[in-house]
Amino acid sequence: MKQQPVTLKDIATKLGVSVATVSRALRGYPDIRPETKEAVLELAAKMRYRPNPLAMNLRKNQSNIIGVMIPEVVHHFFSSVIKGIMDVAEEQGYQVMICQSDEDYEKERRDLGMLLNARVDGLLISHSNVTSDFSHLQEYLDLGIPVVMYDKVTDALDVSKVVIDDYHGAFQATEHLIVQGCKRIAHIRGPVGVKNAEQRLEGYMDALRKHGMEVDEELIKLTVRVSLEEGVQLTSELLSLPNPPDGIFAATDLVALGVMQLLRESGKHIPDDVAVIGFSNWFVSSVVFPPLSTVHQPGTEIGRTAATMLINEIKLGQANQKVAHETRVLNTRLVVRESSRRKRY
Amino acid sequence: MKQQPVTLKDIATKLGVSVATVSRALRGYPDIRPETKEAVLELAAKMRYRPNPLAMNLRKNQSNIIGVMIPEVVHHFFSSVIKGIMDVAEEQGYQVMICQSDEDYEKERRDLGMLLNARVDGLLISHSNVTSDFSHLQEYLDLGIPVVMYDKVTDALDVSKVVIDDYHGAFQATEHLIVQGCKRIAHIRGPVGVKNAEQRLEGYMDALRKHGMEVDEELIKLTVRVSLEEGVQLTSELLSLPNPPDGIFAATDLVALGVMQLLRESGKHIPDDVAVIGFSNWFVSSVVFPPLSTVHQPGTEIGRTAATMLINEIKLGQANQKVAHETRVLNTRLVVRESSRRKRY
DNA sequence: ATACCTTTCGCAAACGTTTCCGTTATGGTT
DNA sequence: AACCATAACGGAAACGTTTGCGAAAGGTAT
Repeated sequence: MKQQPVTLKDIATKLGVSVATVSRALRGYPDIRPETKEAVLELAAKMRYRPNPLAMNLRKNQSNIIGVMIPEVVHHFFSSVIKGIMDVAEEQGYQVMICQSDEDYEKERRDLGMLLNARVDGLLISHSNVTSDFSHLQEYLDLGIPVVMYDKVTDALDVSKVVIDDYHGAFQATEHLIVQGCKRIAHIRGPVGVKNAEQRLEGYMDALRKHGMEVDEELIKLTVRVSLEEGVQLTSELLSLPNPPDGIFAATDLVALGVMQLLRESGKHIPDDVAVIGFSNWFVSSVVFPPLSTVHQPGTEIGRTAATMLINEIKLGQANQKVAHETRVLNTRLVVRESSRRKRY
Repeated sequence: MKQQPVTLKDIATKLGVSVATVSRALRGYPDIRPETKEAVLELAAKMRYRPNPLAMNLRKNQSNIIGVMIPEVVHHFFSSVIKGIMDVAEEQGYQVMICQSDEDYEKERRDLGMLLNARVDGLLISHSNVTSDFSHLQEYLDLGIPVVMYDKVTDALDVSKVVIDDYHGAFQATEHLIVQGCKRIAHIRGPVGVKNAEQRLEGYMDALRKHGMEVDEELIKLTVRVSLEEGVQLTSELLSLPNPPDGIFAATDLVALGVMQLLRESGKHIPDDVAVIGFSNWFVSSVVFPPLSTVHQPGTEIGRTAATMLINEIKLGQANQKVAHETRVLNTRLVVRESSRRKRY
């Protein structure tokens, strides 16, 4: 019943030539008479010949697969990144193999091993929030497999990276709140040690300083799991301060949603009592009420450039050429919506 | 610089045995003296041997890859499905290769060809909203490659399917609105010809009939792209009716968001003036205000069962056993939130 | 002693390609 | 007539595995 896929040999015997000839004809190599080439191409099409990638790749010692390590798949930002990666991978004839760490270091380690087993030609990785040891990545570098880190990156490794300008995005967000007239601006920050979080904190603080406002430690709250619930909890702590804030910059849209939720329950008006701004520009930010101001993080763009850089390094490596690592910083964009718009013109 | 990966031969020569022996030792086959097996395993571990899947699969004539065709990756429901698929694939030692159609028939067709080239062992597909010709799938069946359809399915093909109980979910949603005291319930439906949409319409109508309410064609609005904008537009049409509805059942949460948006702009109170319920239970439904009632669609579960069924069929096929196709229907669950809760107890 | 069995291993083919190298046939040049 | 260049193709090895078959070695029963 199950018909076997047609191979080069099938075509060769049916045409009375050798497999070598068929291969060359199909690949467009010289040393083939135009008529035979014609005949081969025609028969191949008629027989619906599909080259077996397993055999091709085995022969060429490459898999044409790029591995992708991602913290979570069910996440607006990361799924955007995946889309970007998939788009350029398809353009360039690569397949992608995705693994998610679930923010679990051990799983990240295991999956990286799997990808290594699968003989990926290169790796794109955004490490988990709890990753601090990068020896599992060192294995790739030892084997000469190109690695590009995106979004969550580390200084500990000499590889190419693509990140967004967290510092500048946070700076803009904070400055925007200042311009809107906020006098006491709180920041709910991400985990200690995660570079994005540190950068956003820096941007927040520098914006305050630039405008002659002092940094009040009381107004800086720490989140570890970066969850909506923490947003709720920490906002209630902020509100019970003797001198509560009139503006809140949350490390992420999800946290900002928690902030807004508690503000609403507390009867505070957004943005007049407390202005709110998030970070990421998830889809949900645009449909929530009031619409949430945020900093746009170009997910698809990150995926696209990371994949492009990786494939470039792969090809350079295959050509035995020297690769120079670079770090690309993508721009963020301030998205002002109702949650922070106090001044109407 | 770039060290070559270690092969069976490397181990064999270093141990003074043949590759065959090494292979059998590693695979745990009999006919191997315990001591040699020990030695092989030890050396393999020390040399960090990793079997080359390309060679293995070429030999076995299988890829250990399952293809996944999905309309959109950046979509809460579908990314949940992907997560479910990835989980069981990993458990079972399969790799997944994902393609997205972007609701474009030609791209779906092209990508299915790509997956065929990649020699996938099986296919999971949720077809695009515009797919009506299934000849591209027939190719898979002719080659004996198992196919399992999920979510978006067709009666035209004799394959296994896993869907949710759209009819019952819609029935429950509508009945819920009735119980909450709605007298005129509108339905914003999905595209004609898409099975889920038809089923939800059926459930809606049957619920009305069961409670002695007549089906008013004026209250049934058609959406083609199933977008938020259409939700806005169609709701405004509904409100300008001489006898406007006091309850709206939207085909999807996204549409429901549009409904809520226009209701808010029109100064209507939700749920007292108009109760709203959606379908899908996206994350956003829980954080919007008022929280949106909806019908939970178990995305991860769909992915898990679809993948499990597919891998089962793959293994049966490899063992030359007969496979019986089945259609699994997963239960939905009514999620009642503020957008439809009128009666307080 | 022969015959036979069991254990343990090696040989070699096979999976479908690519590619180096060699071979034939043809035509052209001395 | 002898030689050589070229075009067009075939042979065969190689990529790293798996696996059927056979072989050597040792043991046991006759």
